[in-house]
Amino acid sequence: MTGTERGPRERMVFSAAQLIRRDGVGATGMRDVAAHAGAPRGSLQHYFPGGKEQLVNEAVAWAGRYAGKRIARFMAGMSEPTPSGLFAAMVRQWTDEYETAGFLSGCPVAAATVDCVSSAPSTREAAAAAFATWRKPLAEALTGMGVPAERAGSLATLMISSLEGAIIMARAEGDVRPLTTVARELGPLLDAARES
Amino acid sequence: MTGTERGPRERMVFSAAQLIRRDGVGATGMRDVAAHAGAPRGSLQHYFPGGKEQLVNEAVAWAGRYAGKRIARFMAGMSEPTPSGLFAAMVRQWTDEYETAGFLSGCPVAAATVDCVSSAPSTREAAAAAFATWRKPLAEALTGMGVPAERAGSLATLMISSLEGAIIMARAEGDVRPLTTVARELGPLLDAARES
DNA sequence: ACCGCGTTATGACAGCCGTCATAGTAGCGG
DNA sequence: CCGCTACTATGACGGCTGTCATAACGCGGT
Repeated sequence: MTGTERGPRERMVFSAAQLIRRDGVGATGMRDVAAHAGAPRGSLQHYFPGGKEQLVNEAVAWAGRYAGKRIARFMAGMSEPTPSGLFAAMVRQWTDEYETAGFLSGCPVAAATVDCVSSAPSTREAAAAAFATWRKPLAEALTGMGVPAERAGSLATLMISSLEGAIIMARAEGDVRPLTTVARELGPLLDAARES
Repeated sequence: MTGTERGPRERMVFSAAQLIRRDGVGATGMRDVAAHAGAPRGSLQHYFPGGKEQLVNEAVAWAGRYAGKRIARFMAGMSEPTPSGLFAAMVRQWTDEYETAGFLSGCPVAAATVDCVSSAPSTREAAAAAFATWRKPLAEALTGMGVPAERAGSLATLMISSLEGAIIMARAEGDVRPLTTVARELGPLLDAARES
């Protein structure tokens, strides 16, 4: 979650994602986003003429790109990459945050999905696209580690689903145990999918 | 989701759960709940002096009890119960709803978690309790099918996490595929956990 | 008849929301 | 200096929110 100093527009998108993943879409106000980004309120309607919906959609898209890029970073950080190791790294990112910063925030894509799917079609599409840009590099990483192509997509879906659900349970319980449990139980299954 | 005709209080809790799982907590108003339940608006402050927070918490608790009871029903509906069959039944409940009624609604416990964890401590506790009353009978069902006790709890967490995550992905994509994928990929792992 | 109590009815309140309208500033090419 | 464009500033608007105050209703008990 590097907050590199870009233009005010990008900062607002980033701040929106931060606030959405903590408070949900409904409880995140436009004024809050501008304040959190240190940006003038008047810039909101200038950069996002589509209103809150556009801002939320861009925040969701940003989160999807971020998650996708992390996959490559996790792969690069492992000397001998394995599917279970990759999933453990994905999970560890969340346990690290929760142990250092508390269980304040979840996944912005999940938050937007829960809050907007049945009211804002464009946000639903943005969420679907975000999951796609997350799953694609994940599935490619799996195939690169020897997982058959027709299986990689399914396992990527399983990994993301389990992670998202474990994030929710961990926040509810105020404990990282669901996250570590999911990583431990799923590890062998993922590694066994490789054809060696 | 049987709407048995009980008293107005129970109807309001039920309606709250329905609206929350569709629109999220923030977008669900008290007036909406009363209208949806066909209950007088004045009854809200009478039955729920704790305000919206109490209503949300009771809706979450109701959902937890409902999910827990469903486990026994799924078990009773299978001639030869297996862990994979139980999970498939849990998933099928959602695919059936989505294919007949559309992807309008998700899990109310997940919605409350996403929307309230970082703002309402009591709702966080209610969500944790709901997950507990869901996981407990699930773990017991697993042990009853031959899964070692120390493993059953972990697998129950894995099953709920995967299901919750798959629900979110399915709603985002407008497709039941994440749900069916998770059931298919997780089935063998669950059955293999039995000591026969 | 009257009381008491659980329930309902209704209107008002302050507060926040997203959005819009309008005006203002800065910078730059001409 | 002008004019243009990009961006900022500010206040107002209607609408909705959760909550409260107040009063009325229905009805069994005595």
